[in-house]
This record gives sequence, structure tokens and C-alpha cells, in this order.
Amino acid sequence: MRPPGEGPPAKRPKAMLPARPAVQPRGPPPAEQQRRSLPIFPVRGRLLGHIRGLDSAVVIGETGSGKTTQIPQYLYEAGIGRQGTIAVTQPRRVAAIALATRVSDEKKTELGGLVGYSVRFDDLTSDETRIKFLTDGMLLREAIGDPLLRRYSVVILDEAHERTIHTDVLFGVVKAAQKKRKQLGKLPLKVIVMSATMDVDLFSEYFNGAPVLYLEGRQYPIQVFYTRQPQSDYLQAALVTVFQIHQEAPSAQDILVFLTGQEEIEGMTKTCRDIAKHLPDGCPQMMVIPLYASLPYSQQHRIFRAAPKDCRKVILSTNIAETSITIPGIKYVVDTGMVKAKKYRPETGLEVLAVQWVSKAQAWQRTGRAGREDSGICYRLYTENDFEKLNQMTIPEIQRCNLSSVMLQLLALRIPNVLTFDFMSKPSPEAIQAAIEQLVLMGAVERKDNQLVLTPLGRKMAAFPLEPKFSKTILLSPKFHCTEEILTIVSLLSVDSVLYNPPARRDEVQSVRRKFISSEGDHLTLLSIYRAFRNVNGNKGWCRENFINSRNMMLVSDVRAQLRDICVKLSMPIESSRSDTGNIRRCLAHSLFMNAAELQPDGSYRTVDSHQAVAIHPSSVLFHCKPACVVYNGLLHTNKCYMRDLCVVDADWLYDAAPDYFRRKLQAAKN
DNA sequence: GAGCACTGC
Repeated sequence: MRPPGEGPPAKRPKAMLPARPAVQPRGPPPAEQQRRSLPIFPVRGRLLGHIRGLDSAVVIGETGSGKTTQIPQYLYEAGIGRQGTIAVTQPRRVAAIALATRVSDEKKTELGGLVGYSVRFDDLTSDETRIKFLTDGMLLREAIGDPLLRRYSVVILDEAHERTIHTDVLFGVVKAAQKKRKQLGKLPLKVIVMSATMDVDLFSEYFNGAPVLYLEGRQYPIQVFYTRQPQSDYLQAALVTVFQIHQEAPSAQDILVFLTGQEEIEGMTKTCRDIAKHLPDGCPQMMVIPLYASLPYSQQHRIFRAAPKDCRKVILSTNIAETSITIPGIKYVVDTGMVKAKKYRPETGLEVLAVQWVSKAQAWQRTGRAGREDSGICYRLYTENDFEKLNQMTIPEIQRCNLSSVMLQLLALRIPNVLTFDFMSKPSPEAIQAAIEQLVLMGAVERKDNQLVLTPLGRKMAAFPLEPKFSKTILLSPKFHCTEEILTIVSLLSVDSVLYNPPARRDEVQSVRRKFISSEGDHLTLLSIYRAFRNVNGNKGWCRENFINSRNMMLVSDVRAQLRDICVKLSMPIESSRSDTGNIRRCLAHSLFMNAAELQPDGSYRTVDSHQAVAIHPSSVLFHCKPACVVYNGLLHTNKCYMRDLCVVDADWLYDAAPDYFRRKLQAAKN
């Protein structure tokens, strides 16, 4: 069943007819039998018949239809696209790896043979590989080396409804490659966009009116309830709802509650546990489990453990449980309707992280988490009227981000005019312009004969899988003889924080971390942590004692090795500044000069660039300090406008870094 | 004086 309100898209064509049951003299082997039991199997023939003759197709499939595992195999088995490889993109690494493993099993081949995968740091493909699962970001990276995607005969863009920034850029890249290959008379490129039941018209229109094929799925019915009145306090409402369910429903039925963030979830966890201690006799026990991305793996895994008898699992989660983590056995979903999400204001260059309403699509996604194994129930803690007022879809990431990376990539892809690039959902002209300005300021892009071209520096920057400002920092580092240190710092900054901060043990964390702190700022503090980590060879016990996230630390080593390889390929000299931190700070001043702030007489800070009032983020080691001049990695607007990851610099260095820029700033200030 | 949704190259 479809939840009420989602409804089938208006232009839904005739449902596909089931094919005749296949007659087999002997029963097929179990794996084959399993494949044949999928909802997609009966329509295999018709599906292939359609796709064979098309350049592009949109496939809409509900959860459990089997589209992602079966369609690539059907195409391969039918000899469609045999002249090349079939690429299937996924937004997430784990999904790409899991799907490749599954399909490889079904084909009874060794993973990395006929079926393989390619994700960052992990490539399991060979010359034999004909079905390749990869992250969308990985295919984009490949496209920079080969914009026509020549090795692929079919590109399947899966989970397109999630509209990640990479998928959105890929839409344009594959469309352009398809057109160009046709013009040049090369092997045609077939494009298949796969999505849940959303955005259909948009996808179809974008790919020149590509036909839309629908697949039924296997989802259990879910009852949806709304509140009668709007709730002024969604946390209170969630609490009441959870305990109401708890007192009425059998204890084997678990509850998943969607909340907005770590702090809220930790607070709610504590409240629930306190209340659960004083429940009336005869009421089942309650196991309350928080879930959010920065939680260590070991704690995230607790959600998969079955609760003891007469005990109910209640999982309090961020939107990580919407897509990234599937929790088995959820009967009830409690949806607060709220999410913490990033917005981007191009006029100020500010990213704003704010609690806001979910979209309808997101609300349905949350609801669907209750019907994975059996029928379910979803409580929406808002009125039906409020639901109707929600946006149809979540705004695609590409319209909520700083676009400097995207623009650099498009230029590296030799897109003729990046300002008019054929985006499915166009970012605002201001956002595109702001990104270009940033790239010009960094020296990555030049205007030549009214055209934007990549400078040699810009082309080198595009070789790094990093934000442009970080690539720039690395490329500047040989001048300051500190490439080894900058590689470490940039690697640390480009993964999730290596610092583990359990709120309950705050004092302990602070005292243990003191020994790493550099008065010169966060970059150098992180560097000293990494050096200490290397000195103990990544010892896990050491990480635990020092509240260091060892998983992220290992990742830093991987990133660093990858970046170092790229430096070697670019023939960069790689030197160490050893104990001289001055050069490291000079290098940071030269690459982050547009992100500088100065101490004001009243003790506050203002940016050098636009005189915006800013504050030092509480996570910074400089939070209690008042350095005269700093550069920072970025601004984050929550209650205040905060600078994150700071480095103490000399004001003179900034002027040396970009004299023209600061002269213009001074001029503008006078006028 | 006080805070950081989620991915990915």
C-alpha cells in the first residue's frame, strides 16, 4: 500500500502486466529462485523491451522492488551494453559495497570479477568487471579524467530522489556525454535514472522526455495519525507519545523517534530513562538508545541488538535513520516533523544550520521506516493541515551549498560555459557568481576574452578530492617548506572530527586534552594530536584514554596517503618544517586570507572582509583567548556567527598574501 | 561567554 496522500504521480502510465510464469522442468537453484520471487521479475521481459530501444529511461521503484540488484543483471544477461561496463551509482559507500557483494553472489562470481565496486580508498574491479557499483562522487571524479565516460555503455543513477550534490552534477555530465558521443558517432551511452516515487516529471523532462517505467514494491501498510492541535513543544509531545505507546502496545514492538540533534537526543534519552524507572507495575521495561552519526560505531551497533523479553527498544535518532541506517523490527515511528539542516546564503557566504520543518517526501521516508517487516503505525506530531503546508520535496543540496567545489569540477570537466551549465535544478545566479569570485580570488580561475578558464593552479587544485581552499593550502605549502605538516592538517580537517566529546565526561575530556593544546590555534593543536597518535602507532587504548575517535584517525591516515600521492604525481617537493610552526601559520594565512578576523577594542571580533561580527566557536582551543588576528576555516551561523578552526596569524602576513585584495577592501571602506 | 543534521571525492 502507498501511504495516503503520497498518491501515485499524476501521469502514471498503465501498470505493467505480469509476464507468464516461467515454466521450468526442474526447480531453479535457491539463489535463482530468490531472484525470481522479487516483484520485478514478472516484468523483466517488458522492462528490457522498453529499455533496449531507449537512450534514457526513468525507473520508479518502491522499496523492495529489487530494481537496484536486478536491472543491472537483466541488462547484462540480455546483452544490453555488453560493449562496455554498466555503472550503477549510489550516494553512500556502504550501499555500493553491499550491493556489489549481493549481485556478485547472485551471479556466483567472485567479487571484483564480473561484478565489482569502486569507492574512495577501496576499488575492487578488474578487466572482467562489467557491472560496477560506485559512489556518485567516484563517478564524478572519473569523469574529470574522461568527460565522455568512454568505458561505460550504461550509467544507472540510483537513489536519484536523494538529490545529492554529486548526483545533480552527474545528471548534467551524463547528459552532455550522451549527446557528445552521439555526435561523434561513438558507442551510445544509455542513461537510467532510478528513484523512489518522487520528482518523476522533473527527471523525465530533463532527459528529453524519457519514458517513466513503474515498478511495484513490497511495503507493508502503515497507518498514519496526526495530532488534532498544533504542538507548541515537539519534545514534550514526543515524550508523551512514546510513553502512551509504551503503556498500550506489546513490548516486542519497537519505537523509532525522529529528533534533530545530538544534544536534544542525549537530553531526551536521559528523560526517558528517568521516567522509565518509575513506571507502574505490569508495564514493560524500556531500553532507550540514542543514535546519531558522531556516536562511535560500537554504540551505534546497540540498535541492532534485540531487547530482552518484556523490554521495548526505543530509538531516538537524527535523520541518519531515514536513509543511512535501517533498523530492523520497528513497528512505531514518531515523527516530530523537525530536522536540523544546512542552508546557504550566497550574499553573505554564510552557512546556516537551523532546525526546520521536513518536506513531505522526508516525512514519507520516515513513515516508511515503520513498515519494513510488517504493518506499522506512524504518529506525526503535527496536524494534517500543517503536513499539507510542507514543501513537496527537500530542496536539493546543490541549492543549499557553497558551489566553489562544483564550479571547479565543471571547469576541470571542460564544460564550455559553466555559468549556463544545464542543471536539473538551477542554483541561484548569486550562488554561482559567489563561487566563481572565490575561485578567482584563489587564483584558480581567470577571465579571458569574456570567458572563464581554469588557470594551471586551478587545474592542479581540481586534482585533489578536497574543498578548493584546502587544495590551495596544499599547493601553497612548498613555498613555506611545510608540505608534510599541511598534508596532515588538511587531512584532519577534511574528515569528521577526530575529537570524541561525550557530554557527560566533559571535565575529564578537557583535562586530558590540555597536553595537546597549542596557543597558536586549532590547526596546530590537531597537528600535535596526530603526531602523538603516530608516536603510539595508532594504539586503540591510547585513543580511548585521550578521547580520540580512532576510526576517524585511521581515516585521516588514508586521506593523507591519498593526498600525498597526488602531490607526488604533481611533482611537488614534500618537505617538513619540523618544529617551526611559523611557516605553517604563514602558509595558512596565505591560503585563508579571505577568512580573517581582527579583535576589536571592545573585545569582540569582526571579519576583515566584510566587518561582520563573529565569535570564536566554543569548540576552538582559542575560545578563552583573545588573539589580535586570526584566520578560520569557515563560519557557522547558529545562535551567533561562529568562526571554526582558528589559527593565530600576523596581520602583516595577510596583506603580503593578497595586497590587491586588501587595497581594494581599504578603498571600499573609505568610500 | 557556551555548541556541531547527513553524506562524499
